Amino acid sequence: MTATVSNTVSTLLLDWYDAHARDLPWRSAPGAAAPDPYRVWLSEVMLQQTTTAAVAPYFEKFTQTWPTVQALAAASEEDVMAAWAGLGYYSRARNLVKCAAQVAAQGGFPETEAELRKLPGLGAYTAAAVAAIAFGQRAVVVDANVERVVSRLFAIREPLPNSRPQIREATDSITPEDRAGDFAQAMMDLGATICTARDARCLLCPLSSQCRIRAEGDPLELPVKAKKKPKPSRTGTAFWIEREGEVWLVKRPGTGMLGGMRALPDDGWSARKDGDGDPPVSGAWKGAGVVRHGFTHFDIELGVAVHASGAGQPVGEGQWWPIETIDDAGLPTLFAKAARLVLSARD
DNA sequence: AACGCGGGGCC
DNA sequence: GGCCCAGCGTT
Repeated sequence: MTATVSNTVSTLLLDWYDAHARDLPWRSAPGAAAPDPYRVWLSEVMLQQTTTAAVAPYFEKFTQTWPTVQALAAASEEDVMAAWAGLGYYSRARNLVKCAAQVAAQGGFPETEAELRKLPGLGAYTAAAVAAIAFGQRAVVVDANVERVVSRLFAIREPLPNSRPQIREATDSITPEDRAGDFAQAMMDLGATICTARDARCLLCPLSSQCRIRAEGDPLELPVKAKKKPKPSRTGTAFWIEREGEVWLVKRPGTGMLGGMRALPDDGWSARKDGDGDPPVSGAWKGAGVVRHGFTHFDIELGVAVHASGAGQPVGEGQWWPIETIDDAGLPTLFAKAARLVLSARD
């Protein structure tokens, strides 16, 4: 693509963005002063593989509770994990705490893409996005929206993920020196509202005159994606052990599935195997029902067993948690569903 | 390079 | 029920 056409693309897109930018909580107006790096970083981490609609209430809660990176750095990891509960991909929350500590110790965020890339939880995408959006640097920002828009704009027919180097090169060729942050956000807005996965509203698209796939064929054919493996289905059991208005909660190991999160004890199910059915304390158990839940790489049908008599002290680490405040325990969604099942049966 | 890792929204 | 989403870290 020639420099003239590249310039045309960025100009068309930025003009469109000035008129049609989405109003999102972590954004400043197009062309306005750069937003607070803390808010940019926090939002970008939350937005990793997560929709804007899901992020918005979490972003509000986090910025109200911890208005600065110093405040977040001073928080306990336990509180941050609980506040993150329900948003998913919990390694992000663990890295968020680590990153906040490093940044606070350094007196602020580094301003270059290369330095940002070294921080925990910042990969190629997030380092580029923060450099461009918060610090006005030219960086090549490629997320799933950009992959789709650029695949169509350049008619890249090679399937993802093999096409990534080509997509990156093409994105580089249209990224402007000035307003790279607005350009990146404009590409994402275009991908979210016009050039979407299920639709290509070309009549509304500012880039339609430059779009190769529109000239050559059907935009919805791109990007081609490699087919994914089938998901296994697992079964397991979670155990509701109650004593004097409190329920026994454990803390899951720091790495792996739902790492570091509070949870109900379970019978050892995982993506690799079903649970063995063995409860953590002896006694009479009564089935409360089943909850179904889909993870990224497997589905689970989780039976919920309730200890039918007054429980003794369960074996292992854990804590008694007041049932009245179970919503504050920070249970990930699977276990929140199990708790709701038990408690709803009492109404 | 491939895999593990959440959850909700949409059709 | 399948696909998708402002990806990263590990192996």
